[in-house]
Amino acid sequence: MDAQGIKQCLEDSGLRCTPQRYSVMSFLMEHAGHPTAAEIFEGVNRLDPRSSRATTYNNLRDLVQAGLVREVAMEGRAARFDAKGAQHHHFICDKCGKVEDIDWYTVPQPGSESLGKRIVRECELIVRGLCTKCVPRRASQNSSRVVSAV
Amino acid sequence: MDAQGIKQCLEDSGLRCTPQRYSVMSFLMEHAGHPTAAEIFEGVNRLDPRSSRATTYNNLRDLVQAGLVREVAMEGRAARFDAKGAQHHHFICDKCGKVEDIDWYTVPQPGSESLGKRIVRECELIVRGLCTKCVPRRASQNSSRVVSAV
DNA sequence: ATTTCATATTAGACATAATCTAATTGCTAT
DNA sequence: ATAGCAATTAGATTATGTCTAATATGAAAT
Repeated sequence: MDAQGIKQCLEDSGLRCTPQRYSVMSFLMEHAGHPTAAEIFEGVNRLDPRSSRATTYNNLRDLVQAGLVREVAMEGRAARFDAKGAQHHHFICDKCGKVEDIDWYTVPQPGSESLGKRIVRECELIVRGLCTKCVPRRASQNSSRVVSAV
Repeated sequence: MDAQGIKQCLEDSGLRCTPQRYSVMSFLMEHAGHPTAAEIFEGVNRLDPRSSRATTYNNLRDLVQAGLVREVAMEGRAARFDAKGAQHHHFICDKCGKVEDIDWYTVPQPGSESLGKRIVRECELIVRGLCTKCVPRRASQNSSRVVSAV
């Protein structure tokens, strides 16, 4: 997406396209590897204008609230962020913490009869296990590849 | 589950049944409301013997590793814990942060052909939105109850 | 019962992640 | 130009979780 497109995108969501906010959004679109807030802060500050840590957090919060960015909370580690493109879920490696997009699986939506009075905004599937790099050589083909989904 | 059952349960997982560890496990089984580590620490210390904060965290980590307890990471808030009973997923309220068990929905497991060399340990569905207490009066019956699952 | 040794516990220091504050700057509309 | 609101900033602060080094405990061997 070009600069104009990002600007449009932000403004359609009611957010001003400030240089710092633009940088965060742009960085997230170019780096699909689910960076942490600290990585984003570092990344955008390699360019001008410099942004503060508070602003990076503020802008991430605004972008998440606007629904343009997804935040993935991690057990014991810093949260990770990604620009919402095509809808997808996440695979999180138990060992190295890497987050991979899952586009090879879809979750059928719960029937509304089971939701009671709740308002559902979003469903996310988190699949946990070992990524291809962390799988021990001989294990990838054996029976431990079991899914314990409900 | 009675005291003997909890002891058995811990030992079957290779964990010694120490008073502090027993307290944590017992507390989690009696309090299904997904307490935070701080709440668990407070809760078990209303009884004897007293446990330290470090021990509470150590024991939670051990119990999670042993697969007896589930940790649910929260965006911007403290992680929450629950004893794994029957398998279930979680509904997290955007507004009040309450975590509710979802037992009214099942996730079909991904076909193994789509997993590549990954080893999948667990699939968890996180449904986000507004819980029944946080739903505005007039909104509960309207069209905003849309599920945006992939 | 005593010794031995790995495991568990403890208090508090430390590390990290994220938020808050108060002052300042920069848009935007008039 | 200027008024008023939104955004930014540096740094302090809070919240959450981890580490360290000393001590205690429990189980097995003797």
